[in-house]
Amino acid sequence: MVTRREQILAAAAELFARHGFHGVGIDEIGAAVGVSGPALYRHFRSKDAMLGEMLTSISETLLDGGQRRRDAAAPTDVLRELIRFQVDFALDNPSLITVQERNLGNLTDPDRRRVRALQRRYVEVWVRAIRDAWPDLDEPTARAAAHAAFGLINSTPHSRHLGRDRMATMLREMATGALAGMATGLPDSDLSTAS
Amino acid sequence: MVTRREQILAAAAELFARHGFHGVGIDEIGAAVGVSGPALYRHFRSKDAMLGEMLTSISETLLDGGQRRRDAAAPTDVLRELIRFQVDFALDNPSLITVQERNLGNLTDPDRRRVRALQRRYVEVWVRAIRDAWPDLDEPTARAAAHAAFGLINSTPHSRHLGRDRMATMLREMATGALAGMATGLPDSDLSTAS
DNA sequence: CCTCGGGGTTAGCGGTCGTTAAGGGGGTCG
DNA sequence: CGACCCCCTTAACGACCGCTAACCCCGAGG
Repeated sequence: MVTRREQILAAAAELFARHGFHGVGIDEIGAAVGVSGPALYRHFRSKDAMLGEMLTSISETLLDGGQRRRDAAAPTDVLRELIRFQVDFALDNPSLITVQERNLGNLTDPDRRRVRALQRRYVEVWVRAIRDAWPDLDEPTARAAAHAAFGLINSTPHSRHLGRDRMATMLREMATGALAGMATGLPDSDLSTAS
Repeated sequence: MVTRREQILAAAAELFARHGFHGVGIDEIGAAVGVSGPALYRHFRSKDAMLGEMLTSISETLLDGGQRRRDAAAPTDVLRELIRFQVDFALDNPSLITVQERNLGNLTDPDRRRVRALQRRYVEVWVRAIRDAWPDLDEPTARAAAHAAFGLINSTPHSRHLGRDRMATMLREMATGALAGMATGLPDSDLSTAS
């Protein structure tokens, strides 16, 4: 069963993704779920609270999924599984990904702190996995690499076109290649060693 | 010499990047350059026109730089040069990159058409270079790969920390690795062939 | 010296937005 | 049958925002 709250959050996510938080009015969100305007205040304390709950739940989902997969995978498979997880999430929830990337700055201060903390912990899961795969990599580089990998994988809302499976495969290959390229310090490498 | 217009655009870009187009008021932009509020209308027709000119000039800069480098490089070096160009631009203009990624949807319809057209041509430069490097790659895949590479490289505003040169090197390695990983179809590869 | 135009000021208008107020309709349970 | 509660409605308020109006300062050119 899908509660009214979830229905509203899904509609709001799509609108926020397309027009930005301040570019969407309460009335438009209401209209998107078939009610109009102030009815939303029966379900949320404020518009800020909608964004807060949206971003918090995304961050919790990512952190939880990341930890779960890390714990379930063989040590050599952790990074592979994290990549697969992030790719699947991004492809299945493009508007959530977009909102999380663009609208962190529109959160209330306490909400932003909460979300930031969750994000940091999720990034830490990645950093650990990266450094386990390449032990002589320093931590700041690993963190920057994790952010770059997110940028790659989360670029998916700006593409479409390719079809979910081909896209997933391609993103996994590119993320894998990106991390390998960084870790092995591609001299300036094989852009012409074609197949 | 830096004109008033450019000064205003730079300040506006930083504010738009941080708070989103609708999250920034005319008065704040004015305050950021030391004048207050409606003074900006001596230099721009409207707030929309600021964003329009900002995004148009970014797109023109990228397209022009991309074409220039393509024409100047040896065929086998084109992709390498494009990567280097995009990395440098992203690292040197983080707020412009952020605005271009987040605020395309806030443009006027004619402005958006203009910007979209320029962006499409820039992407085409990349697509051509990618397919020259791996001739048996189909065009949609190459285009999706280009977008993913942009996502990777443009993630730089969300990182910082690492220092411009290390960051540039790392992003080039990752972008190179990502494209190579896609083109050669990494089976599910060497995440453990450490250095 | 006077003019004049570029670039600035403050005041205010019209519209929009988030939010609250006030009220109503329809299931469910005692 | 009646009380209640959940969910919705429309009306309205206060704040804010983009933009215009009206006015001013000042440096350069005849």
